[in-house]
Amino acid sequence: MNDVGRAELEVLKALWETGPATVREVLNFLHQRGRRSAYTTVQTLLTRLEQKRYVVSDKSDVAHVFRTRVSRDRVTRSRLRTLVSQLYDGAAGPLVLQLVRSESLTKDEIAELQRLVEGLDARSS
Amino acid sequence: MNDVGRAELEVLKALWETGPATVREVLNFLHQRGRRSAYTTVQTLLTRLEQKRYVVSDKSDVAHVFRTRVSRDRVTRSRLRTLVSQLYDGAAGPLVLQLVRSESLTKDEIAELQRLVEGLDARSS
DNA sequence: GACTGCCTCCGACATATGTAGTAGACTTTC
DNA sequence: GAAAGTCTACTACATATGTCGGAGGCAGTC
Repeated sequence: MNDVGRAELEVLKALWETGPATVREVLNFLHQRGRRSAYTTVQTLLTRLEQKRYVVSDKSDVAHVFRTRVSRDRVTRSRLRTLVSQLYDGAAGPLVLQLVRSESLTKDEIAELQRLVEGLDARSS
Repeated sequence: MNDVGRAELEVLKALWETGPATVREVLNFLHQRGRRSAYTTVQTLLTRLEQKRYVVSDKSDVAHVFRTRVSRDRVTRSRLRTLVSQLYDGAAGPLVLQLVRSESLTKDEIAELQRLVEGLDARSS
């Protein structure tokens, strides 16, 4: 799915990074990141994410504890796929090439990329 | 900017592929692609894209002719950058790696990628 | 036991986006 | 020259998303 807005994504990221957390904890986390949302805004965002089933909450305590139901990787993959299909009609190749061309990668990433590319070569057809 | 919605992007893509076109022409193009929008919907979309300065129109003829003001590459880059910053806090590396891992590339793309990667290696530091 | 603080639940409102209908002007065609 | 077709302009409306405020409940604190 791709129905996660910018603000919602921020909240999701907070949960990925902090692990299960209450509204207040997410709020504090976001504040540290420079995001000045109101308490109830974060609450709403978490609620909506729960409706969309990206998050579940444990309501046994007074302050509900939220945690993600989807991995960062999964969401990333999904978003990427959307981007790829929107802009390149599903062909990932051009996107990869453009990324490699225009973005600066670290030494390690380049090394990793080379390993991957070699592997690809072997099994390509 | 990233304020181009899905439907708007479709229209923009149509313009990229057909070159300057009227509302009707874009509509026909989209119909061929299987998109069943109404005439006025496409019109609205084009108007909004013009307001957002992604498109300009030549109004000398009765049927205005629209053309893009931004290249596909530029928009792609911008969207990618947004994705990268949203999901990876600006680091493109992980994204590239994930893409290469999870998407299937064609032989040509792999070859191209290898060339690129070798080039990167040379100038990396 | 009234005050304060924290929490959830609801409701609300603005903007963005997708989608389309209607009115009115102009053109082409019998 | 009336009918039919084509265009733009304007308006409208639903849904999604970002952002909050207020009400009401419960728990410490003087």
